[in-house]
Amino acid sequence: MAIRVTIFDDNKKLLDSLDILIDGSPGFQIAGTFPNISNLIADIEKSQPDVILMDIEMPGINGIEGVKIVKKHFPKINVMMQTAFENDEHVFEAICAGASGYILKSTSPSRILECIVEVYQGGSPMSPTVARKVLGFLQTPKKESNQSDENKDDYNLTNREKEVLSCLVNGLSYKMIADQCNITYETVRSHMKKIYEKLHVASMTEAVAKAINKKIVM
Amino acid sequence: MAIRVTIFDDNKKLLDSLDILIDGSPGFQIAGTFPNISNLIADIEKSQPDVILMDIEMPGINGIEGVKIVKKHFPKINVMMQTAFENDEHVFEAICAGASGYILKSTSPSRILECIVEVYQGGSPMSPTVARKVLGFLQTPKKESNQSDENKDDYNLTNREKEVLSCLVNGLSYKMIADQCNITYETVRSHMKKIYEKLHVASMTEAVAKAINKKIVM
DNA sequence: TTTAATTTCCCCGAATTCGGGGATTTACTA
DNA sequence: TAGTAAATCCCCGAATTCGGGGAAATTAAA
Repeated sequence: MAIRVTIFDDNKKLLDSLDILIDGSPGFQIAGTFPNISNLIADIEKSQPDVILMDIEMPGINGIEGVKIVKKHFPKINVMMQTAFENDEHVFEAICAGASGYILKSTSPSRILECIVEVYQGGSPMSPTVARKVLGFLQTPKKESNQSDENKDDYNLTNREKEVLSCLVNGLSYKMIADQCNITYETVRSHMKKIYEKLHVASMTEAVAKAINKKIVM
Repeated sequence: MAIRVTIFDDNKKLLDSLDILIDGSPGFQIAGTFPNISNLIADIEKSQPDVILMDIEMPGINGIEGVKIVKKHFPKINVMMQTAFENDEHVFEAICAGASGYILKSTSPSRILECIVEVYQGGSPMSPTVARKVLGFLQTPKKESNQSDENKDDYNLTNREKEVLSCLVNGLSYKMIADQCNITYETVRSHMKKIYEKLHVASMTEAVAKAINKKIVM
């Protein structure tokens, strides 16, 4: 008896390749594929899946809402989330919403099939990074005294680097930062390179997002 | 540079086979093996491990206490728990104590090596069954928050625009966003222009900062 | 005192973003 | 049915950022 899988994903390319992968593997069967969850309940009733693969980032109603609806109407069906990013809140929300697994889109085809089986059997496959975040949610309410340790983890940015990063978060360009800090454009670039290195990022947007989310600057 | 692994396990047979497995695999190195944790701190200082494998069921001081001590004195070292049974309380306690991974003793040798790497890289490998239990801990405290009302101020962004903005916050370039959303580079640009107009900004960094601070995207 | 880290400045070429146009299709609505 | 909003795609030129180099002065630490 094959495991019936229904997929919700707005990325047509990915949807197609998953379709081929799953439907072409013995023991698996595609019950349905849908580019959005506008008709979620009807789609599920029609396709009768054992396992649902759901993209998190979807236009219109997103995957998080999707899981909530699924678990409300079909509590028995296990839903595995697929995402392009390991966004903290997404992970947390998806799990609270009732997701049973959480894998990245970059997961290898063979691993995806494994994960489907695991979910079907009542397990919860997660990428190790996601798993670490999940553990983090459980571990955080424990500690309060080691705030100094966390705040100390400001990625070892120097004062000047933090200043530059702060300017960046406020929307300034390199040229404007140079003006603001009374240094040359090239010096700003030097600092930026160091900041990228220390934050493990490669663009202004990533740096800004990390600076805000990790509360490196305020 | 090999990953240095130190093992604490009272089962001598298992300890030996793990020793042979790990020390005999390229990229791994046994830093030390100990049948109990009576001299935990000294043992760790002596062996200087990157990763610790710790059995939960040990005579005397058990593995849970062991993790607590390790994380208190060596917060940087990641500890992976090994257990014969998937006992609910053990899982929960170990995680709260600060364990970074939780695998069964029945795990295959190749998978054990994988898990060690994952833990070393900051991930949290767990058996699917353990993972499901962990999710259970998070799913039970269902909280009804009224955050949705505040987030209504989404600057009249369309779904597509929010999607693009979300990608931006995750550090994607125009090209990557185009790929992700299955649209062309030029369409991304069109959306970006609209986003800038609606958010009253003029650069990626400003858009990202506003998106995060105003909670336009999750 | 020698090393290491910080802060400063410069160049080049490639890649990316920005501003300001224009255009088409679809879908909803007045 | 005409009009509007959304989503899609295209071009040009200017401005900006990125990666990978190098280098010098100051300061802190070993």
